Amino acid sequence: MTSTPLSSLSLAILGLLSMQPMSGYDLRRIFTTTAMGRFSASPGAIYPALARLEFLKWTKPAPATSSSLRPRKAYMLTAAGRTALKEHLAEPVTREDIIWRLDHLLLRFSFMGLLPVEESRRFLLQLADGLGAYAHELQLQLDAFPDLAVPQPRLALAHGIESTLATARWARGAMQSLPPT
Amino acid sequence: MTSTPLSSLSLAILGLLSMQPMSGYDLRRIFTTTAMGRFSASPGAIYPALARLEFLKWTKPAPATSSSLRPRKAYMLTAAGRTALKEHLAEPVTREDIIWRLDHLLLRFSFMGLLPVEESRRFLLQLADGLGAYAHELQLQLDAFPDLAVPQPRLALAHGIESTLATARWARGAMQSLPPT
DNA sequence: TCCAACATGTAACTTGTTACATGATTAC
DNA sequence: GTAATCATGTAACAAGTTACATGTTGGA
Repeated sequence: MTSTPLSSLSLAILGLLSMQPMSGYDLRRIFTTTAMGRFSASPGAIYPALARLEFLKWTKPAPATSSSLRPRKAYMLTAAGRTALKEHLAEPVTREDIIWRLDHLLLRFSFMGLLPVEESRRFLLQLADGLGAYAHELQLQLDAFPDLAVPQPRLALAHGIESTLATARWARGAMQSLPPT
Repeated sequence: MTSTPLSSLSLAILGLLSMQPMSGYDLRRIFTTTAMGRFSASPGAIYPALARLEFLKWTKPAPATSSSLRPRKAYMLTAAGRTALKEHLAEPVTREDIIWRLDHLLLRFSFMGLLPVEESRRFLLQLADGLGAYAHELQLQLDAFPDLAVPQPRLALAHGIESTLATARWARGAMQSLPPT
């Protein structure tokens, strides 16, 4: 069984719900006021995503805490949801992830407290290696780059390399700061 | 008149066509084999995008160079297309761009050889300043970050800061390497 | 001749966007 | 009471994805 690919928004929602039950409005507030705000906050995205997760039986309504006429609809993870989240977090880091979905990888990492710390270490190692290999490829491309009349394309490519290396450095530093096993 | 927001794919196509006429297949080849590959290569994206650009009268079919039964459909920019591209490139760098569409900004920069070099300098200055301000905001968030039982969220936030600063450094370095006015 | 690679395109679907609608709650 | 804000949700649209369809061309 191949797992349904998880959008960044769904992953962010699952991860936040794994910490405590929340309503759609709570989630929106987090997305608009914190650094998690990289991940969309429009109601037209959040409420359908919550509905999809409930349909998958990965979330369920949390018991109402207030008894107003229209109680806030908070959701919590089901056991299946928690399992699906952990399985997604534990997936190997692919080259495609590194090139196309680095943001998603970082989001995954931010929730990896749910897994044993060795998983985080393994993840960071795969990430650092993959980033290093990718930076090397980009460097080869830069070396072979035709010398155009304008400097901007080379500079843009150089940014790709520097940014990739910066993330690789971060990954190695983060490994050091994880608690030892 | 507010300009139609330009998707990264449309921008990449316009920029490449500004250098030489190309067919959809040529574009796909560039996207799949070079570092520009960050910008989608599926035929289901490229051909509709080419059709949209032609509908806008920003591109037109280039004169056929071979006279086979089914000549490759190459496109070239129209004067209006070139103007639209230059106007898009010259737009100010917004905070939203920096947070949400950094890739798109770098793509814009890579085509800025079309404009006087002062525009590139202005762009890089705005970018470096905006990135610095954003990194500062993230640092404040990190300082105020609740001390959780797990280190991953703080580390992920730290990545955001380091990556932002790395790009700011690149922008300042790139400014130095532009030819003087 | 026939098969692989070239080249363009379409259909169904996914998931996001903005703008709007609607009702509940709270502050004044 | 009423206006602002809280909170959930929908509709129309945008632009990507994968998978498929179709015809062309060149080489063994």
